[in-house]
Amino acid sequence: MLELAILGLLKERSMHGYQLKKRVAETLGAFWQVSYGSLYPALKRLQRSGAVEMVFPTEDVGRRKNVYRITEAGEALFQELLQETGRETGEDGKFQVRLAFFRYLKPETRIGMLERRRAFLEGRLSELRRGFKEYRERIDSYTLALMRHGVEFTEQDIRWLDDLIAAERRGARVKRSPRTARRAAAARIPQKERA
Amino acid sequence: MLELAILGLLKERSMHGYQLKKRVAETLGAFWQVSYGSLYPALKRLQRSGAVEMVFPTEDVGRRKNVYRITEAGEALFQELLQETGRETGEDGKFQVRLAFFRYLKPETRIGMLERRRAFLEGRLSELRRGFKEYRERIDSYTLALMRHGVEFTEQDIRWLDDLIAAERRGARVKRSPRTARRAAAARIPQKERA
DNA sequence: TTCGTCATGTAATGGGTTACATGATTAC
DNA sequence: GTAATCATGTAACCCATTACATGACGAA
Repeated sequence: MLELAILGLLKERSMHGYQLKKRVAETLGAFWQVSYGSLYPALKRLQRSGAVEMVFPTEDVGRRKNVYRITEAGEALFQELLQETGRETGEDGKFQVRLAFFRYLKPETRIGMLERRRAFLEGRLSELRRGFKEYRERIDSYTLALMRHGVEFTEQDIRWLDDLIAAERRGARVKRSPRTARRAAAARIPQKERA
Repeated sequence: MLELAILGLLKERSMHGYQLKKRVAETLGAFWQVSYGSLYPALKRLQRSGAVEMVFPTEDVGRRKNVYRITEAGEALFQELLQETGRETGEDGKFQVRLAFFRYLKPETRIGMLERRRAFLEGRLSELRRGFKEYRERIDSYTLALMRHGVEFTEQDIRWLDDLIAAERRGARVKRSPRTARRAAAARIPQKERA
């Protein structure tokens, strides 16, 4: 996961560890975080295995910055990791990291992953709704608020996936404003089927 | 975390491992999951340390079910764990688990935790927004969709917290329908301050 | 000069997950 | 009788986090 993310980001442009962490926080931050304690060792590991290499600081002397660049071996490893772990539909965070590299996958693979994720969330949602019905009367207000929040979160997540799936089928890219997308999704899904 | 959750749930009523996992999935499922591989060992650990004890199956013979009950020592441990880890405002999942046991905390502690969580999310949000501005033009549509989703998720989370905080201040409990609450929150918060 | 951020790193520590294995019970 | 769900457990494995330590640079 970590290695996949590192390679994917370095594919975009060469960076040093600190920048990688920042980049992750600013884009994936809501779903996934890296700590230096795992980032730097991972970078060294990848370097030893030849997947990345250091760019020697020609300019920018004085300040010690280890800029890494992905190698050809790294590109290969990236593709491998991206494919291999493709069944991780559950586990929030992992899915989203993978999604950040969707453009490197074939359209069919993309749709498949999106749909498996959707099915997973749908399953979770019905579980949560079942729980809601079952405990509604018996449970304290905090847990109740939590359950409600969980249901809404999951619903939002599913709507978002629906948009991505729709865009993918159209062959287009998601360009609409979030507000429009929300309305479209609300109109589209029947919601409330399955027990 | 795991032990806190186990003790808190057993405080409510005695259960066996399987039921505990189910209960977690049906209430906290959107934020946290337990696996048997950690649950059962934890249960044994707690039993050995005297925090829980087995209720011998008087009825229900034949089928092997290990029903656990919290002990007095367990109650003490629960309180300790609940207090101790109170600074975990970040780390999604942990906060929500803790929230499920809010009724066992003093109102001031509750508000404090809610507000620290809010501040944390606000920080994350501004980081995400900064990222959005910075990468908007340069980044692929999937990552962009992800970033947008992350922002919306976080905003929703903050609105939810605002409701909880408001209810807490009122001394009342959150009883409104989610839809009403959403409207109320939207009207209340200025949103969009801080860079 | 001092504070905040940039920047790297390590060691101890502490979880957790996956896969496997087993068997009873219930519903069809 | 057979498939699904209930129910418990272990071992191997694979991560990650926290805390600590260091130091340069830029702005006030």
